[in-house]
Amino acid sequence: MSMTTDQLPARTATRERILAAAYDAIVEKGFEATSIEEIATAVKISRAGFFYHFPDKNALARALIERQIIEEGDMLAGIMSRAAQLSDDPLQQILIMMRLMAERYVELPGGYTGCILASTIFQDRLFDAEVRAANRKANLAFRDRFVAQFAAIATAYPPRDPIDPGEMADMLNAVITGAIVVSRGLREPQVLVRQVLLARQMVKAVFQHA
Amino acid sequence: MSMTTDQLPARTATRERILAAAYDAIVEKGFEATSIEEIATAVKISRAGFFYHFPDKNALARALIERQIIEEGDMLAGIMSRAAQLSDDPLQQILIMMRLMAERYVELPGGYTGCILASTIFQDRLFDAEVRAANRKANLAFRDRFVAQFAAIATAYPPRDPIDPGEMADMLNAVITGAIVVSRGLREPQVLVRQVLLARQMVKAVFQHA
DNA sequence: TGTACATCAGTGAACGCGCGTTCACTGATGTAC
DNA sequence: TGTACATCAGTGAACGCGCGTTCACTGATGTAC
Repeated sequence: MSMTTDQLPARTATRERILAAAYDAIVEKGFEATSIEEIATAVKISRAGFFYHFPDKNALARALIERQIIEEGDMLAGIMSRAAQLSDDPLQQILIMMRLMAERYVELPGGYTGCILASTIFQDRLFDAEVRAANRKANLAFRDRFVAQFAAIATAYPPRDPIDPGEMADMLNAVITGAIVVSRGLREPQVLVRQVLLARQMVKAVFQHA
Repeated sequence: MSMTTDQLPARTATRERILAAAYDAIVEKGFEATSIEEIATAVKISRAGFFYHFPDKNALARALIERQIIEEGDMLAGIMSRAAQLSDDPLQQILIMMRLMAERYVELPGGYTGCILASTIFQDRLFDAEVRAANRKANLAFRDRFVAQFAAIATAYPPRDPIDPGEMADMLNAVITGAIVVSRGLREPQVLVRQVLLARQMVKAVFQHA
């Protein structure tokens, strides 16, 4: 029993359409600069109709971030389990994962997923403590998974200079985020994909020296 | 003859104080979320007084970005010439520069310079074509300088796998930008410094294999 | 050295517009009996 | 099967507040003669 949009109850379907429209607009222009009027128009309801689905504008931001956290977690888990299928070696797994990520970004031309959203929203607003905490927690979960991975790699392939697995994990996070921003600034979408592949090459060089 | 603030003509001095106050507020909260009222209060003038110095709010953003571009260019040129003094070897020069950058970020605790500003402003607004162009040009100038550097390094130290100097240059840009965002998201300021040093280590590993 | 005028660096009050939010109301669908 | 009522998914108009911007005016400083 597949759940396509038009089979959902009207309430849920409209809510999803609001989230999708808001996402697109906010990624492009920022949270403050995106008006409810604009979102409502995109979804073909009235401004007041929006407030049937969300108590206020902050609730929209909250819903978007929470949704984002889940989607990215799922995506990552998918890539991780796929890599685990394809190889038992922890270094090979990371290299596979990074290639899979790069491929994902090729498929999204103009390509940025959602971390741009989080940064956009966080910059605009001094947010609810709970949302910040949720985001932080998601980031730390990301880090933990990769810390274990890099620790395993470092054991199997001791690097020439000692390397902190936590820093390596943050590097993955940072390189993707930074590449997204640079991509937009330079208006060169391909930068993101290439940076992921370059980071991959560097991981390889660090652990596969000799 | 040093130029401290109180020796400047009143007009220039106030303008500088406006820029400084605006910078701080915008870095923290974003451009839209920072009101003129707030900036004026920080500078102890009235809201109308602000408009004596800037024709409108966009002009403020323009001035901030232009100033930022110049400051970063100067900083970079300083670090580059210092590195050139300390070594003739292009790889050593990069390694020195990256260490100098890391040290700079240690000195700014909470540490982010200005690229956060550019990204903040660009996200909020679909800006004047001229400002965008100026920013893009500055970024490309940055890239060009480092492309030459990495090309020289690749000749002297051929990497195991071929490497595009342009991508290496973008990596420097991306790693710094990304580390800033991640630092803020995780609320761990030290991430920035560590990422610069980690990137340095990776550059080393890529070119000094074997 | 004193007077007249101009410019500088603002002030205080008002304007107007957009935007988030509210509220009374409504047609369509679901449910009870 | 028809009627009565409730809930759902909204609408349209209005409110109010903040914020960018304008405008007439002002005291202090600079300049001409």
